[in-house]
Amino acid sequence: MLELAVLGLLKEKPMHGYDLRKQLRAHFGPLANLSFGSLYPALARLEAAGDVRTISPSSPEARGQRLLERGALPLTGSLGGERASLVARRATAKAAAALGGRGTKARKIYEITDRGNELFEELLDAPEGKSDDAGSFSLRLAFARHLSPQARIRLLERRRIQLTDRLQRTGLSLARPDRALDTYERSIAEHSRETVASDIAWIEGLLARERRDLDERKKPASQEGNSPRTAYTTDVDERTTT
Amino acid sequence: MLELAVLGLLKEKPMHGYDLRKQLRAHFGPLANLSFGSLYPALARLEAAGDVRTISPSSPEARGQRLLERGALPLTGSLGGERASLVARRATAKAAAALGGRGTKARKIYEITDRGNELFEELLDAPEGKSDDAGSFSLRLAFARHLSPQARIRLLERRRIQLTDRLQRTGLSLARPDRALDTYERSIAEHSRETVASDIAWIEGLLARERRDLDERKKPASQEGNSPRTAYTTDVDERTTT
DNA sequence: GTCATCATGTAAGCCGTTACATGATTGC
DNA sequence: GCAATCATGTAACGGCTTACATGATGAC
Repeated sequence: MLELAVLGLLKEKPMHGYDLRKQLRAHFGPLANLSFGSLYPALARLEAAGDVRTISPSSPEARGQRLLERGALPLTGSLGGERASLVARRATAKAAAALGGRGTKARKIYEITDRGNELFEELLDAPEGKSDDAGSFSLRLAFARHLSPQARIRLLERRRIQLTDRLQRTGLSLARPDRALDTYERSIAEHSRETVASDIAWIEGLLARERRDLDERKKPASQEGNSPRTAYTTDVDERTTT
Repeated sequence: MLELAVLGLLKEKPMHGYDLRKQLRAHFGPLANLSFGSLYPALARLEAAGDVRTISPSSPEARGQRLLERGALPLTGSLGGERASLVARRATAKAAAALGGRGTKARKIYEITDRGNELFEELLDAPEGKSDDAGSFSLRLAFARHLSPQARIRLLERRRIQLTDRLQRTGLSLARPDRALDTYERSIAEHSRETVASDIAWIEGLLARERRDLDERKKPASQEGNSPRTAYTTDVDERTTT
């Protein structure tokens, strides 16, 4: 789940750990309290696995600039990329601070690799794995634009079923409880039922919209055949900023 | 948190582990998926600490009956309670099944001790400890009848503050997001805001009722002075089964 | 006879937190 | 000069899950 979030954020733009965490706090409820002791090792793991790579600290625009390294120290020129960036990082702490931004201790900026992109899609579309987990769902939904319309519908449907089940169970324990509920327990059960009901309505709204969109896209441009094989890789471009 | 739930359930009536878990599944959302690998060690810990004790398998009514043991094997009579019950358990598997109930493998029925009751109240009234944790709150609220009215209000107030904070943060990230939200992210944020708002309304309703109750109890019978010292131990008897 | 359910436990491992260690930069 | 913030990491520990081991009982 952590890896999914990290990859998803790095997909948008390269970042360093500290920054990554701020984004996490801001947007992803479940991972809002994630600690560095968790994040940094995760980044290290992902890097070791080749899903992300560090890039030399440079201003976001001039990505390919080697000015820094060349100005700071004489490069042998034939160093492997990894070694070069390592050396560069050590040598560039101050330069980076002056150039890039705020106070820093040789910050490492991570970038997602092709391999990482594959892993991301794999993780994103994989079923949640039993536990009801609201966090895992809302994380996936937050990245839903990277899923094919079909996969999005699957995700929402799975969630709808989970919630429907829960609603039923909650209803049962309110209707004929195996032991009497006191005021507080009853209040919790009732409020929980309402919340779940509201969640279901929300999901159903999203589902309805997905299905409508799917229909609309079929009708106007039914050209180029219906190639259902490419489902996962579709670069969905509908950032419907309504 | 687990210990709190276990003690709270055992406060109502003695139970064995398997049963305990069923109750947990039925009533306590957060602990609904608790596994035995977690529950049994917890029971063992609580027993070792003297917060619960096992009682010999007997029908709920005849608590003190020693008939079983005496009939099954010749007791030395001077065995320590622990040893005796251990031996008894081993020897009584079948008898217990016949007597007590359903199929069983020497089940151990746990009972809360005085020490356990103290621990329970301590745990119940202790502040949640930073993390927003909805589970911890609703667990406490489920046992709210064991708290003094004042402690209940404190619990609800703490929660209200947490939620108000969260509502504000959610509102901010919707109003001026540090990066544009897509349809899905926005939908999540909006739904989350609504849910939190509804939670706050719920809590405020509960708070209002608590304060009304407190007032009403002051007026009619303002006798026996206002002894605020005994707050925690008050045996609240208002199982308002409205 | 074998499957589901009841019942208790242990061991390995995952995933995360807290606490600690380090160090640069900015602002007071 | 000192605190706050930025920035990265390690080590120890905690709690819970999974998987495994064991065994009785009732139903089909």
